[in-house]
Amino acid sequence: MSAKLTPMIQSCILHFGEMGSRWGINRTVGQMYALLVLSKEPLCADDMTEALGISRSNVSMGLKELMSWELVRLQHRQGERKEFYSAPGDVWDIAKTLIEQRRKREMDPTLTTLRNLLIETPANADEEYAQQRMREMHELIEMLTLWTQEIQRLDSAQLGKLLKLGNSIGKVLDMKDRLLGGKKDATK
Amino acid sequence: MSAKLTPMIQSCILHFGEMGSRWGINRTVGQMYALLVLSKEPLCADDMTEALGISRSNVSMGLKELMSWELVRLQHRQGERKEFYSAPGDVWDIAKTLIEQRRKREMDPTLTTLRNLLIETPANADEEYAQQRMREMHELIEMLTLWTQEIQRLDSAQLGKLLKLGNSIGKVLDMKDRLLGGKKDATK
DNA sequence: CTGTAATTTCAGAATATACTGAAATTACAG
DNA sequence: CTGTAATTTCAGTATATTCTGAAATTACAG
Repeated sequence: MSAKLTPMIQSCILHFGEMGSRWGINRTVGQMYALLVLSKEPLCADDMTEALGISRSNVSMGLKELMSWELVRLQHRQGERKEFYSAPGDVWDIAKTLIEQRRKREMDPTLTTLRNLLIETPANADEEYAQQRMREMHELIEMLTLWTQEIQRLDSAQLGKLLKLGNSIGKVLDMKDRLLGGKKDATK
Repeated sequence: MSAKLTPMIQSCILHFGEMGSRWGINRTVGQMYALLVLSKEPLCADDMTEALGISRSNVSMGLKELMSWELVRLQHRQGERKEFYSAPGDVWDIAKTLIEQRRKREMDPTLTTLRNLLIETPANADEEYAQQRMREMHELIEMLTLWTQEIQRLDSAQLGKLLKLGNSIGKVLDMKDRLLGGKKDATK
């Protein structure tokens, strides 16, 4: 990593590089994204090459990756071929995109796999037990999927509200019981 | 992968192996965990060696990893040195553990890093802007942290209820506004 | 204690992933 | 169109991760 970046910004970029590599995303791509998020102005590939001290072709591949995650926006300037990239201005939007993409890449395929295995007839007691566990996993993942889809519908103000509600989940459940309970839950 | 496993169970194990490798966890460890979850009876290391067709030492390292995630329970049998491992019987417990561990490994260090960078005095306009983005990230991650901590307090029945609430987040927010709103939100 | 059946460790090999420079391709200003 | 400034691709290399077998260690039944 060379040029221009101040120690503060460097530290942040390095940290997100490390974190990135704990997700599917690799270190360099993590760094690239941190760089974009922290930059007020859109950057071109050469800017990133210089700031991170990596090869131009590596930047190109990284950008491709980020584009496939829909995490960056591509911009052009009047009368220039060069492409400039930027991250969404709102961190909530970024979070929403991450949630959505991870759902697509991790949950959807898993749901499909589980569903396919669950329609088979168990051949023995082991398979019967295994299917039971798979059913539970399927149920759980399906509910998480539902949540993530609902979240996509919220704008960042609402998302903020929802998250702030977090420190009182108990209260939310109480509310639900008071308001909606006694209808479907009358069974219990 | 050799012996005993039926095609159905194998498929599931292979799938979670692939998924595992998209998380921090590697393919083999993912397979090991799927195997444990799908097995009614606790398994010993040799069972896993045979079922997955990997070396004994690899199993040993994988188990160490799973132990560090607190995802497996260790059991002994009367008068036997051999150790047997099993996964929690409730998928919600597994999910809770995963959430908790990922918080510790990803969110906590990030919060620390961000906090340290935020107490510095910005040296120029770029740093000022960067700090603003860091502040937003910090706020978001802190709220997520709060949620994950609340979730730890719920038992699986409550967790199920909460998740089922997911398909009506809008309603939850409305409720909140009706019941609690007008106090702090009177500002708006 | 002792012997042994188990687990763990670890150096080196195998594999997978990430990175580079050079060549190919593309986009567009003129 | 054409020339060129840009991006992309890709084969080869570098790096990092995972896996193995052999040796060291550990736990405990007897």
